[in-house]
Amino acid sequence: MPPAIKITRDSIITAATELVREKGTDGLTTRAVAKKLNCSTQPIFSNFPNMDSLKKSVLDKAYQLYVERTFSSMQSCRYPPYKASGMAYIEFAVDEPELFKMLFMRDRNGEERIDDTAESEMIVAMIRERTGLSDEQAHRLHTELWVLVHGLAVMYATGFEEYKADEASEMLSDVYLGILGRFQNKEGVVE
Amino acid sequence: MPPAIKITRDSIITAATELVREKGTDGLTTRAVAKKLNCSTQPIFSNFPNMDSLKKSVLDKAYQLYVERTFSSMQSCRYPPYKASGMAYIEFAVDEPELFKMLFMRDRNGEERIDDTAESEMIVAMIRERTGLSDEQAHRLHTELWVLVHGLAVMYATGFEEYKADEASEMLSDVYLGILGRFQNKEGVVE
DNA sequence: TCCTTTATATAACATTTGTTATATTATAAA
DNA sequence: TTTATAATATAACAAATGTTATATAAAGGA
Repeated sequence: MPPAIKITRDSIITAATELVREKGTDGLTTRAVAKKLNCSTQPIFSNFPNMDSLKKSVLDKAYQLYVERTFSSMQSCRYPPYKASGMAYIEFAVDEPELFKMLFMRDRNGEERIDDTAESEMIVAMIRERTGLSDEQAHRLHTELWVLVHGLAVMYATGFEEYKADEASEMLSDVYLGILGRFQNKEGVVE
Repeated sequence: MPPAIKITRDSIITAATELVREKGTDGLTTRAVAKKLNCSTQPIFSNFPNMDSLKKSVLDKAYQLYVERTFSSMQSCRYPPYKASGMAYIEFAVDEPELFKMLFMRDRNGEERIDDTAESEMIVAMIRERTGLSDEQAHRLHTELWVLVHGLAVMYATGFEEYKADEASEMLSDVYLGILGRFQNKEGVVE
């Protein structure tokens, strides 16, 4: 019989994720993970075929952390639900910039596009219901807000801009209400 | 007298910039530059104290390329001038994703913030003049549009979304006109 | 108690990278 | 023609990294 397992697959993923949090993707190396676990590099390779595989697991773990955070952030409901999801995304970028970069700023040029139409349709339906916009208008409102939220989040994650919660919140409102007003009433706009 | 100079400082920067364009920042290595110039790695180190210095020069060169592109893009004026600058930023992200990443998606957390108030004030003044908004409103309009443009550009640069010129253009208009309408006339918006 | 199994440790290897030491060689002044 | 100068080439070094070969040792079954 072999010795009992001391280093689990899960502990490796956790340590690796912690490393990315602290030092970014480049900080994720075999020896750094081993050091954090107080072990040699061997357990990594008996649990994962190679580092890319571990990196993939860290990506999944990071996304799980993001979902959990978003969920609990929505619970505390400082904002109406739709806005809350945007603010949660932004706050994730602020609090976990390295995980954010890994998850949402990675190069997807090789990857196949993920199909999020189902989720997207749900949100659009909700917007339609609340605002009386057409399907196309609701879709556009959602897309444009999402781009704004992403832009802000990226700025904060990269340290391009300093995060101020009320500023971010105001921007979302400005744009939301602006587009909404425009779609609900196309009059009253000069040029 | 020493032999004539074959490898100029400028040719090194050009080769290095080309490398970043093709393979991203990680593709910028001593040996890759040397190979592109058909020379050894030595000329690099007689022209630059180290690779970080060359990387800095590439950053400057990339910014220069961006400015030139933006300028000539503004000349062809497919859009009104203010919108044209946003579209030029976006198109730079589409056509030169690696240079865009290097310039506008790099980690600025260590860097000191650049002071762009002068330039920003000019733009804000222009907006104020054209729209009759207050200084604060014009400033907010500009900031929010800029965030949107940045968000779109980042999406395209990372391959998160496929670029379609008319879609991007419509988004800018929606948000611009939406915010503008909201600021010019606060009535007419439900909830 | 001994033995088999395998988790982990140790150590080594290949590769890549920045950087430097040394050798070579083209150039123009002497 | 000779020679000093410095631009470039060659080669080597050290460090970091992924990965693999080998050694060690723990744990329960025989």
